[in-house]
Amino acid sequence: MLVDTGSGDRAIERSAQACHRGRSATPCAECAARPVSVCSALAVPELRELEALSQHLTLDKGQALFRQDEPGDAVYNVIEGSLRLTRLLPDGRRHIMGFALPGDFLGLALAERHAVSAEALGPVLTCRFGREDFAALLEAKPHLLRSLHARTGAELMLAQDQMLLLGRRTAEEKVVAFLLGLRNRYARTGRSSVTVELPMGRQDMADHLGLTIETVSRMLTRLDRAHLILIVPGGVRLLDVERLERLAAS
Amino acid sequence: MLVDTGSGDRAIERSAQACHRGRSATPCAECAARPVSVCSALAVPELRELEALSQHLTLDKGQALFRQDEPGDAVYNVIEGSLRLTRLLPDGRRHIMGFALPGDFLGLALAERHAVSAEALGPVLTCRFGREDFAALLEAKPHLLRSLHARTGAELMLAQDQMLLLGRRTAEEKVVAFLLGLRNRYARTGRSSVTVELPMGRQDMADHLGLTIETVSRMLTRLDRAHLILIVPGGVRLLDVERLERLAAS
DNA sequence: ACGAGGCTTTGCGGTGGATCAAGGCCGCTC
DNA sequence: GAGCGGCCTTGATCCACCGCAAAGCCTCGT
Repeated sequence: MLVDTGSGDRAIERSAQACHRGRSATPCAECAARPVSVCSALAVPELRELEALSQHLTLDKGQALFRQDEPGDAVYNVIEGSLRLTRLLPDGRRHIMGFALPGDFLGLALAERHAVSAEALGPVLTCRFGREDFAALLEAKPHLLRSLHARTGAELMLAQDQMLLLGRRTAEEKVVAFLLGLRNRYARTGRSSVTVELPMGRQDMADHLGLTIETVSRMLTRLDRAHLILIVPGGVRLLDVERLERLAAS
Repeated sequence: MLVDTGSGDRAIERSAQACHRGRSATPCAECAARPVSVCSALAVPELRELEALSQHLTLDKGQALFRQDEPGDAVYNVIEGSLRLTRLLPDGRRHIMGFALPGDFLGLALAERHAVSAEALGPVLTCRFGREDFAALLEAKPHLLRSLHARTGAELMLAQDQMLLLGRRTAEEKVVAFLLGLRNRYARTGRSSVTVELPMGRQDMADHLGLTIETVSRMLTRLDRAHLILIVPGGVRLLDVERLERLAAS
C-alpha cells in the first residue's frame, strides 16, 4: 500500500521469465481483491477497459517485483500474497517501510523512480499496469484519480502513525502495535481471526519497527509467557486483545 | 506540507477573534508563496476564482491553526512563517510529524478529521479555503487535483525518509540530516544561505527526531566544537556541508 | 538596570535495547 | 535418518541515549 521502487539485497533476483504473464481466465469483475482495491472505484462496464490494460504477474517467495531506484515504469495491484517494501541505506542498514497485502496498490506516488524495493514474502499474484497506460486512464477517469488520492492520503496518515511509533514508543509497544495493526488490516480485507498470520520473518519485523531481531524475539516470548499472545507456527494467536490494546497505548 | 488536524497541549488557545480575516489588498497573482505552492498549478485567469474562495488568516506565535481530531472543515496554504505539526499520544508523549514552511499545503489528505495539530512557531500568514469550496474547485479543475496528488505523493516519500531516519539512524545522524533537510527546503523556496534558520526550539527538534532535548543540545554542541556548524542566535551556520553530508549517510 | 521566567547547556548516573555468542528447532536434501 | 542450513530463542555484556538536576543565558517587562 505504500509507495514503491526498488533495489534489493540478498540473492533475490528478478527473473522476468519466471513470472507468468498475460491475463488468466478470471476477469476483473470476479477478482477477489477488487472490493478492497482501487478498482472498486470503477463501475462494472469500465472494468473492461481496465482489463485490457492489465497483465497478471506472479512471483515466488523472495523474488522482487521491483527495486529501489529503478525507473517506475509500472504500477501494481496486489491480488494474493504479501510483499515487504524495503529501503536500504548506503551502508547496508535496512528499513522496511511496510508490508503490502491483497488489495494494496503499489505505486501510489506515481514517482519517477521507485523509492523502495518490493519483495515477495511468499507466492504472490499481482495485476500490472504500464505507467503510461495507467496515467492515461487516470486522465480519463477523474473518479479513479480521486480514489487514488484518497488512498494516498490514508497511506500518509498510516505513515504518520508509524513515525510516532518509531520515534516515541518502547520496544514492547512497537511489537504489540504491530500485531494489532496487522490484525486490523486482515479484518478489513475480509478474513478476521483471533490468529494473526505473520508471513514475514522476525528480522523483517525488526527492520520494520526499528529494533533488532533479538529484541523482537524477546518481546514476543515475554508476551507469550504473560499469556497475552500464543506463539503458533506461522503467526500468533491474540489471547487478550483488550490488555494488548492498553499496552499499545494507542 | 504534511497532513493536518489538531489538538494542542500547553496554553495555546485558538482565539478566532485574534485572527485577522478577509483578503488583504494583495491578489493571488502577486502572492510570494505562489511559485512554490499548489496554486502554481492554476493559470493566471483561474486565480480569480481561487481568490474568491480564499481568506487570509494570521496567527501569532503559539496559536493553533487547527487541532488534532477536530473536523477538517478547511485547508490552508502557508504564505509566511512556519508551523509545527504535532501529534499527541494519550499518555502525553508528543511527536512532531514535520514543520510547515511557506508554500506548504495543510490538509493534503483531505481527511475528515485533522490527524495533527498545527501550531505557529512565530507570526504566520495563511490562505484559508473552506473544505466544500475547495473540494468543488478540485472537481472542476482536474489539473489542480493532479498537482495535489503529486504533492501528496512527494509528502509520502518524505514520510518514508523520516521513518528510515527514526528507525535506523543514530542521534548524530538524525540531527545532521535534519539540518541538511531544512537547508534544502529553504533553498527550494527561494532564499538559500549558509545560515539555516531554526524557528523551532530544541524541544521541538527533539520531538521531531525521536530524541530528548538534552541529546539534541549535546549533538549540536558536539558539531559546533568539531567546527562542522556554528551555533548562532536563531539558527546554525553550516561550516562544512560536505563533511556533514558524509555524517548524515544519506 | 533589574529581576523573573523560559529555554538551553552541561554533568552524572541509570537503563533499555544493541551487540556478541551460543544453542535449539525445524524442514530440507541426499 | 543423518547431516545441513536457515531461522529463532536465550543468555551475558555493553553502550548510546535517557532522565534528573543544576547552572547559565536571553528576552521581556517594569
